[in-house]
Amino acid sequence: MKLFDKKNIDFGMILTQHGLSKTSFRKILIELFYTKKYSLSVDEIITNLSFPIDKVSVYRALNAFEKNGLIHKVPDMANLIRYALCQSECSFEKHLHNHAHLLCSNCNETYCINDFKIPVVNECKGFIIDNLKIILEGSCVDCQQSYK
Amino acid sequence: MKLFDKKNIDFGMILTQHGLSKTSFRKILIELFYTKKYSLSVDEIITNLSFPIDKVSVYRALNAFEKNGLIHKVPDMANLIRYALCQSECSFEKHLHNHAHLLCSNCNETYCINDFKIPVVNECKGFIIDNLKIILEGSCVDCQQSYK
DNA sequence: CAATAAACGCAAATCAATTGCATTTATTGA
DNA sequence: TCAATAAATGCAATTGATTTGCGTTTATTG
Ligand SMILES: [Mn+2]
Ligand SMILES: [Mn+2]
Ligand SMILES: [Zn+2]
Ligand SMILES: [Zn+2]
Repeated sequence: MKLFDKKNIDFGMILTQHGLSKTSFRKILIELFYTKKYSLSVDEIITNLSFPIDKVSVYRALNAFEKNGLIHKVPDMANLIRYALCQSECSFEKHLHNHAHLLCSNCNETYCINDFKIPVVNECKGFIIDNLKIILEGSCVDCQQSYK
Repeated sequence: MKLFDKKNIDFGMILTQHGLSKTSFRKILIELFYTKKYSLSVDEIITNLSFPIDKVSVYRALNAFEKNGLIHKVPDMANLIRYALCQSECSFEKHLHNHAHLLCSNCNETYCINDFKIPVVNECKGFIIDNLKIILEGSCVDCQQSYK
């Protein structure tokens, strides 16, 4: 569970720091990412909002957030896209993701893991490697419970 | 380059061994996977054929091949699906892929690598892991050449 | 506060992939 | 080998996620 005190976080400031304009929807969207523990799909975002929002606006906001280094994409089991908060200092210029992801093959929930030891590879068969995508598929704790 | 003598490979037999019926198109399709070095997209498959084929038939054949352990999916940079020959002894019952993939971020070519040391993980934060997907993104040799 | 730029909502378009159905081809067993 | 049965194919239509165009609304700037 991600513990934080909303009073201590200025979501408008976070948007500004990432070069994003502060609209009421965007402030609520970034707050939603801080409130929810893990990744979100477009449909989950809409479900979690207390007001109607056009799906297109969600897509455009997510694309802007991603371009400016606030969130990053994670694929689910069906190769559909989910989004998760960037954990390190990402920005428009530098978008680094040196962490792996847990993906529950049952509920599609995604968990960013920072303490997974990522193998260091720079070269393989002449191929120059500049990014590793590591997805660990399995069962999340909740889904293990419900199988008992 | 994958070297093999077509005379020595009975593609019909390969289909039979995987529980797939032998149609003229399927024999050519499996031969194409053996001929081409790496992964193929649906469009690349159609381009490489000397006769017209309905895209739907390609999709259906690929789905059948995948279900029966002859090929497996690999995502490209845009999360579109490419297909590559299974390297180990896959079948309908057991579909194991303990290898990583190189993915060229320029040309989307995919290379299966069997000698990449995959970290062993069984558990992480209560999550039960039963499959690792490792994609090494970078530049293939051909694309490095064309940038010079 | 006015001028400018960006975001939003709605409708339509795009694009990969799937589905239904009639027809053709493959498999099977007498 | 041949008819009966099952599976694959072609074509048209559909699905579903995502994107685009455009007029309107909201935010930013000075
Ligand atoms: Mn992450
Ligand atoms: Mn492979
Ligand atoms: Zn789960
Ligand atoms: Zn390349």
